[in-house]
Amino acid sequence: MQNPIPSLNWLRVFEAAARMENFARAAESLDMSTSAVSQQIKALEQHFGETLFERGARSVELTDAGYAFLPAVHQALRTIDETATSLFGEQKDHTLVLQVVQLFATGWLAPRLAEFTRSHPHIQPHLNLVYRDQDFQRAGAELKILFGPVHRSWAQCDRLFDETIYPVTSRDRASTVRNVDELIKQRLIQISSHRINWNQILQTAGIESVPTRQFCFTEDTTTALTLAASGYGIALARSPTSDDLVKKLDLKRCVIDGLQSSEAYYLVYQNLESLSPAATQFRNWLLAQSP
Amino acid sequence: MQNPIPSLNWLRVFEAAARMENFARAAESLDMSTSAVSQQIKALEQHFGETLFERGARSVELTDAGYAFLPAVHQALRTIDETATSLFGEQKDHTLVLQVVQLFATGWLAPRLAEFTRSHPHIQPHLNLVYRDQDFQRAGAELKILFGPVHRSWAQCDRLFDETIYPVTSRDRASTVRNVDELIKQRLIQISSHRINWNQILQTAGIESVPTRQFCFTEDTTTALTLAASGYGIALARSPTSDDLVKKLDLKRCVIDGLQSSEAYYLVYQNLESLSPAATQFRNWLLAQSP
DNA sequence: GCTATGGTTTAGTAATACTTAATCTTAAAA
DNA sequence: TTTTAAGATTAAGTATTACTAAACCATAGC
Repeated sequence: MQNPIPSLNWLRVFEAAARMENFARAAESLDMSTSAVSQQIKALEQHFGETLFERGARSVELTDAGYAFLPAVHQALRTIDETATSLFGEQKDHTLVLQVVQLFATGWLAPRLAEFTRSHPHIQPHLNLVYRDQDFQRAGAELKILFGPVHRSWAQCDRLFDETIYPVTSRDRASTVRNVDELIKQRLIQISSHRINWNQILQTAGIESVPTRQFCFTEDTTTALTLAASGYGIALARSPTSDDLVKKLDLKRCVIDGLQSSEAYYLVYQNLESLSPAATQFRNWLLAQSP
Repeated sequence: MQNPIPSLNWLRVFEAAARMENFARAAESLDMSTSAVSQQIKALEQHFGETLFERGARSVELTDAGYAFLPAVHQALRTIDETATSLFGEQKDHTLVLQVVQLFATGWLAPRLAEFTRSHPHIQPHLNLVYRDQDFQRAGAELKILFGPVHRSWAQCDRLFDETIYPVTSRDRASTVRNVDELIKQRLIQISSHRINWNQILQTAGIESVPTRQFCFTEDTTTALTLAASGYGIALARSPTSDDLVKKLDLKRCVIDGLQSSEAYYLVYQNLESLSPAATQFRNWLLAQSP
């Protein structure tokens, strides 16, 4: 099935018809004739080679296949409609699009966003997650929360949080790893895309290089910490963004002093004057949160 | 914006064009002309009254609005395509549609489904959640996991788990509630849709009636337990399905003996012989899990 | 046995999507 | 600098698809 569905418009009709289990009412709600609904459903069925409705004399009923298909279609259309409405509809001025690096969004922003929404109920935030810094080169959003150092392409920015990096591992292993010599015998979990990494950490402790086979590479902090929690090795935690995760996974800090990273999270924007009211309110709130 | 998007087919084009930021390549991938892509995008933009692409001489670039819109569209189309493919595509025989009551799905099945998939990697399960028993009247799925007692409309079924119900509350409150007299002074959190409820529980302890104002009504077990955890009152936990939640919320059992509910979870199907291979394998696995 | 309701079919029409060809703009090559 | 090629747009004509109206069919309820 190269292209799973030739015409997405069929789905609008299917969704309404399936939800109501009644072609006539579905037709009415879509402002078209019953006949059209019948034809579109038939087209969909023919394309799938599967009956979606069991036809009675003057009633239709979903088949198992139809019933199984409905939730996904319903959810997808809802997503599209709601996003379109909030981005392009009447209340688009109350929509605030944020582009946020994944760890900051899940580790810091998400738990506090409810608080922001409580005090600004009319602003509807859209969180667009980004997983790698490169994704930020192009267009994006009025406000972005990025991970520093400051880049020349950033027009204006506010420093939000400094980030402290420190090694963590499972509770039992942490008690045995008491100094750097012990540490470098362990498997070190490295995150490929990070600028600050084991090499920098170890340098501050006077270690110049570690054999590559010591390292294990992963893509993101969540995976790295989960690996560490399962006793696989030592990972680097990032405070404050991974604090909750560290606590939840019951990870313990290794004795070696954490290093004050030269990096930080920044709020980046084009220029302060041209920010929308919603964006300004969010910025004020955010700055009030940072220490 | 009554109907947010007149033609969903525009979105196919938008998604490809936005993802590649190149109309020509998008056109190629969709097997149509560049001109068509250009026109469809224009139609979408006109409808929204918003520019989605910034036009260069021989290049296009997403605007902030376009960039904000892309993830939702991308995700929605993915959902639709993947669902359609797995339900109606070549490998539909390896798809297993399950219809499961919400609490069982999240409290018992989800944590164990990985194990099933590990031993049956070719079977792709679809979990359709259901929130109220009434939703089960009609069509649904080859296999359903329902909450008993056995209903006459069930053709065939296997008893999976008995359910034990017992009162729980926050740790500090549990220590003070040591007998039934104390218990009925507390606020009792009731779940509207459940057949087995406080009235039955209290009857076994010899209490005939409790003033209605004692009760607080909610819709589902998760909400009820969360309320209890916050010190709001006493809720009814259901073992084994809410075990994880009880532990996570640090809820404690009240001293009154739990009652062995007359209800249980059942696996329901039309008839054993006509089950698909995937369904049979799932049934075998499931029965092996139940005590 | 009517009657009204709901779905289907068919045929014709309206809407729209798509293609081709001409045009424009500019980055890169000559 | 001119040439070339790539990529986007526009306009006009054509093909496709979607929709409606009207006739038709089956049955639940009176």
